Amino acid sequence: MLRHNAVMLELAILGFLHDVPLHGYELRKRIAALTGHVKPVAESTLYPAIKRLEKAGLLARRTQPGAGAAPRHVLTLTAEGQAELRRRLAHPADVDITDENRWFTVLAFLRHLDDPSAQAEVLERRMAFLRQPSSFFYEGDRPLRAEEVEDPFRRGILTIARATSQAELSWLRRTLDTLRAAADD
Amino acid sequence: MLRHNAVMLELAILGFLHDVPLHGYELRKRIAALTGHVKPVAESTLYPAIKRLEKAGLLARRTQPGAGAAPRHVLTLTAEGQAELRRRLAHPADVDITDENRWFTVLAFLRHLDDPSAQAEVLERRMAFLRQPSSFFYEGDRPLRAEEVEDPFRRGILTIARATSQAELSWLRRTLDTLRAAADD
DNA sequence: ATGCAGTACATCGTTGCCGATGTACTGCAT
DNA sequence: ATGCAGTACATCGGCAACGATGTACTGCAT
Repeated sequence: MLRHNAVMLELAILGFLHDVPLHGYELRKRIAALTGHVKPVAESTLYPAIKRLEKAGLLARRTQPGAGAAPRHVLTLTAEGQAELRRRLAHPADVDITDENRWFTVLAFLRHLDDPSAQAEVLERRMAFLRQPSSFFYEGDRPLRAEEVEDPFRRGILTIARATSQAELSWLRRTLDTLRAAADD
Repeated sequence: MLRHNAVMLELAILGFLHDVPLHGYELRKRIAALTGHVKPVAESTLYPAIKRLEKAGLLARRTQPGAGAAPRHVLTLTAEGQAELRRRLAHPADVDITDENRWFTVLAFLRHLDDPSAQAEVLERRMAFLRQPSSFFYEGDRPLRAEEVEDPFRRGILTIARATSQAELSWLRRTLDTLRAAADD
């Protein structure tokens, strides 16, 4: 029964550690670079998250002298941690597909899922979501188009959302073509 | 010391009730239409939020017989509630500017801030955020451009983010022009 | 006749979020 | 000499998130 924000933070931790062992402070800087301009992560959220993952056996910790400070706890992904990362990347929750912030986090580490067809499957879920004609504003059950909304701010939402959607769909189509070509080898 | 998600949910409640009194269940459907396709709101989150706002004197409740169900609690914005809505719209927290989900919620109700120059001020904060050259990936301190990233998925993030940014900036410029013209009358 | 879906609200318990605060060390600026 | 910024981690407490569950009524399908 994991909370949703937690899932994404943990995914980022597992994803960064897949490449290279890092200590918490460095991890924090990388997460800040990745998503911090949109939504900063508090230290008091990160360190407990690390502990959770360690307790679950996904991370191992070894202590090193700090560079002019408290000793560092260098974190490494365990074999279970790598397996869990792949599981989470291959089967993200629906919110991770629909919420752009979470989706970007998934994308940032999707390369760790080394099977191209598994990667394609995830992209296809996003594509299916973007294709369904959901709006922000309705008249009864009918979704309103930007042109039908008088409020300029609400109109802006629809205009921006449509532009994003189109840009992303065209990227998805291009990338899926490449992935399918790679899977055919 | 209000939590961030709470802020946005409460803003949506205040915003919807500004137009017309609604009961909780109807409120829930409207919030689901507005943001539910991205991130659904649980009932057990909405009802306590309503209680918080009522306790703070921002909402008044009167009971009506339900349509084939439990009695409805029709909610109305108090004068304080209207003032609070305007305050929150005029001075959103930084996260409400930077996080697209929260930003869209602000936009959805920004018309309730009837002063065009106050509206323009909020849009300008978003513009300033979009203009600063922040990336998701860095080489040292230097933000990487899409072309410099080999990972196709990370490249996608940058491609999509750039397209969104450009679409939104052009909308912001157009809308700010209109608002400034309105403020000059 | 039974049950399922919709309407309408409520509470409980677990868990995560995060600001505040603390500890401890280095190095640079004033 | 004092302090501030950076490095590096930890804990505490209040509060919000939300799944699970309950209550209670209507109406339609099987």
